[in-house]
Amino acid sequence: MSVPKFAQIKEFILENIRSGAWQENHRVPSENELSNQFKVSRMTARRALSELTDAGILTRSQGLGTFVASFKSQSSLLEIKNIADEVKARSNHYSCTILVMESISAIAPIAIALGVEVDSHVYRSVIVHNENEQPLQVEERFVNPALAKDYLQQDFHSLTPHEYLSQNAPLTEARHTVEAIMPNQEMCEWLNLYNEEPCLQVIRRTWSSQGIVSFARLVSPGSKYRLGGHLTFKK
Amino acid sequence: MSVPKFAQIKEFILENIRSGAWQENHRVPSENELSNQFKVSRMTARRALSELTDAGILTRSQGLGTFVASFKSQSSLLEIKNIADEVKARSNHYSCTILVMESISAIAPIAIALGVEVDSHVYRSVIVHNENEQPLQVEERFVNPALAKDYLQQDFHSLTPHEYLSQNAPLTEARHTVEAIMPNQEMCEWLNLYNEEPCLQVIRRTWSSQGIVSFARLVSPGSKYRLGGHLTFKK
DNA sequence: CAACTCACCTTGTATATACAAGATAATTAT
DNA sequence: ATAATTATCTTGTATATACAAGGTGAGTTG
Repeated sequence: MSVPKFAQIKEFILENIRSGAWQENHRVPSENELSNQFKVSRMTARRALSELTDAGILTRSQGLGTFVASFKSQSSLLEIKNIADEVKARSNHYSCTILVMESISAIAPIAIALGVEVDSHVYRSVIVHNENEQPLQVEERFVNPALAKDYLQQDFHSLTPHEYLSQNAPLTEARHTVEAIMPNQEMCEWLNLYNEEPCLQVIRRTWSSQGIVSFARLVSPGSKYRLGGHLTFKK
Repeated sequence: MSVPKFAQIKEFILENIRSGAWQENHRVPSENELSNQFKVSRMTARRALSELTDAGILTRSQGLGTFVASFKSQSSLLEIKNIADEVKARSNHYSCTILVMESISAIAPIAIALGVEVDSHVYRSVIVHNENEQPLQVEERFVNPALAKDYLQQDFHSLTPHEYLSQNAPLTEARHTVEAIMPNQEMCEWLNLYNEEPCLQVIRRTWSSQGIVSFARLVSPGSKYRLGGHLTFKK
């Protein structure tokens, strides 16, 4: 079978939405109507509707019917990719410089972000990620030592901290915020910025089932780095 | 039935992943094994595996089996929400000031971004979105007149441009980029910035089935606005 | 020994059937 | 006329069954 029946029905529905024939909240044919129309079983028609619902394109409610989802409910998304992969994808040379690997005493804001006691010791690393030997991003990371005992013994030239941590303590959740900031003196030196320029700062906290694993601050010059996103009606 | 069987099986699989018992690329039980283990039909076991696969948590391949997806393939996502909704969600007062509503002749970069001829006329609007009467974001938008003829006649106090456009020309695709920039003189005035400060700039292009609908530039002061994101292993 | 065939596992597609449960409209009883 | 019931539509869950098609390994054949 070249193209499965359930896929044909999905395409039929998507085409009606794309053409504008079925606007937001328009009622789409029921499972029974589709199964008669396309001469398939109800389960096959159901599969088409279910998959489009999972994709956020339709909404269903028991007893009422199936409807075209309102665009508002479709969130516009931005992806945060692994920086090493991103550089390599542009077929440029990736390298990194490890500036700091230490165990420090956690001041209040860091202790709170990591969910540990104030003044308990935590690991801290500062790494500069380079694209063709030019600094692209500074990664300052604080790590909960209870969940990654041998963090300071790692060689992060071969494996990024994020890769190491996600292998060690399976990730269950992550939160991000993105801001525009002005870098301080130290950050300017790390990034080789002679003239002050605005930077994009991503703060990322990651959880595993045992608690907060790490807290990272990723800073990139506004002129060299941007985040990209993409939203589409799935085909 | 309190909790459906397929959901119980999903939870069983997720729990094994969350606990770390099943690492990346670990092989999960086959449909037949699960159906024996849980005393359900193969179709029910299959549903659990299929839904987790659609969610990006598992990967399957015919003839081989089903495996825990590698974490790398799970993208970390940031949401861009409707600014009016966001302000109202903080239970603050939303208002907007319409600065410009005009028809202009498209210079090259704008014409290219909109996919129209250079020097053809396009619509332009500049709107300031306020939170409690303080400027929060400037929205400069260029609109393809072929796809939104009466754009200039709209009253954007009641309906945001984005809402109007997505009702008028059904949206099929959107692309974003996020950058950190330094605002120019004009932008500082619009945002009421006395001291220069870095700003977050989102560029958004939206498509409908008939072509590129609009091209928007959203600028917010770094001190007042940030983007938030959230990633989790779906329950 | 190498190459081929075949059995057996896996996932993928499709159907027919059954009953549960939510929503609505028509009917019936009060 | 209003309230309660019923019929009928919808989606949701679950099973048994059938065949297709991809991948692996064991055994057979040359």
